[in-house]
Amino acid sequence: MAQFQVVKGAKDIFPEEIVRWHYIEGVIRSVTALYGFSEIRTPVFEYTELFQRGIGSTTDIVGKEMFSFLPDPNGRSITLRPEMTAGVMRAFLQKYPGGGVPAHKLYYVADLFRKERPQAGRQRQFTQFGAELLGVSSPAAVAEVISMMMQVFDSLGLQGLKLRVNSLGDLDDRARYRDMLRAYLEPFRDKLDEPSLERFDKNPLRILDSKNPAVQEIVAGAPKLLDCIRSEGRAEFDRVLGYLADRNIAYEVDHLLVRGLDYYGHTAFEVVSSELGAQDALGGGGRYDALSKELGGNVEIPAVGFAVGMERLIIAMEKQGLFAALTPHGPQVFVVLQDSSLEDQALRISDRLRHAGVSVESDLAGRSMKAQMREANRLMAGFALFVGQDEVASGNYTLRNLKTSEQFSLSLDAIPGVLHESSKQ
RNA sequence: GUGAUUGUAGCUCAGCUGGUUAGAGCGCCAGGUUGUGGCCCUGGAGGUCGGGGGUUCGAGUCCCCUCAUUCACCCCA
Repeated sequence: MAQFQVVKGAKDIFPEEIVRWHYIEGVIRSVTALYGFSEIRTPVFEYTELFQRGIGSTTDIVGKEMFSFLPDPNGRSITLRPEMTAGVMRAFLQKYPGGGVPAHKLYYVADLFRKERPQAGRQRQFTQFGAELLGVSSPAAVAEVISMMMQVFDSLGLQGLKLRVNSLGDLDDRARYRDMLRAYLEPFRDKLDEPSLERFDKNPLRILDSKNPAVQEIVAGAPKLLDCIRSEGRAEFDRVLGYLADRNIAYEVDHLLVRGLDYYGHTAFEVVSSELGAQDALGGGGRYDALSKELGGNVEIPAVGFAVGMERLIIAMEKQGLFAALTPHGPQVFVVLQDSSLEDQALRISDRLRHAGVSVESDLAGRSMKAQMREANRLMAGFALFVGQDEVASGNYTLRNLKTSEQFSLSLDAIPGVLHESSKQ
């Protein structure tokens, strides 16, 4: 047992797995480019107040899940970012105090930190891919953002995802609905569970997405949030749905969908996968027009965005066998030494081949030829190049194709050409 | 924060109601082939049985504590 192990809720990613990340990130880069989104990177920490103001101090994230610390005794508290949206908005407002041009399209792949108990699909350090469209939040903009997210899933080959959408209306709509919901739930008070009762006073909307079957039954008959939304909000939501239908994006309106972060308003959405276990949300997002003012901006910057959990994406893809094609490939050539006295010769040859663009590996542990061949095989090298007394003396080296077991005797200069030919087949 | 679960070799795990030197498969190393891999055969290295305490003539096995893991709740990606 090792003395040290990774910090609880964190994870090491070794080369076998990193190829998956590279693959997914590649798809993300190409799809976001199709929609005109560019990458943004912001610091991993921000002043704590940014999240308190942005996400909302009553949310669980801010209330009990932040990694906060004082960089120096009299300094301001700093927090490892638990989400990206507040930081992106802060960066934007800092660079464009006047709001900039109407549509800024930004995406990110970033590490986030939340002090929760780890479980399947949940870590304390995790990664989200997300996008923020700043300056416009029209129905077309909302549809565009959802569309981009779905295209990423589609390009990765994911099947069976469910897109759920709902409208949270504006602040007035929600206030009116809150009263209605309380009035409806009042008679059921004695049947609600502990957490629901707590939410009854603090944030009754959250009772809607309870996992407790007993609560779900009660909630099923509750008035619908959508019915409380006044005509403009309703029309806007209908236009979003119209755009989605137009683009053949399957969705279902989920009246119980309420997002956990304070800054969301109007359209909110979520994508779930049945491959994920209890934590089944692959991604989610919505409109957050109110955030810019909340953070002290001079002007309101309408905005829409989403975030997708990369680790959850990988779990879902793994379950669907979508990484099968990602076979690692070994070096083109593995240099095999007859004995260690030829080491400097071998190094010279490796160097020459590498400068000719050939990937080369060799045994660095001074082992037997048999062990070297096994190593070449394990690494899945294409060829073995034998370096022995005869080769060094004659200048002609034995090159063995490890797939076909054919061997040739070649001069060093001829080798890159032969490898180039064989890689074309 | 709450509940449950698991913790034996590098990895995956076995170890019956407590009983002598703790096992298997895979992996690793070496040899069979003193210039040649993948298959096969032979041998070898490698374990404070998570840690501490207790019960017992005797504990991997029972009890307590502790640490870690995993899953679920809460909440979220």
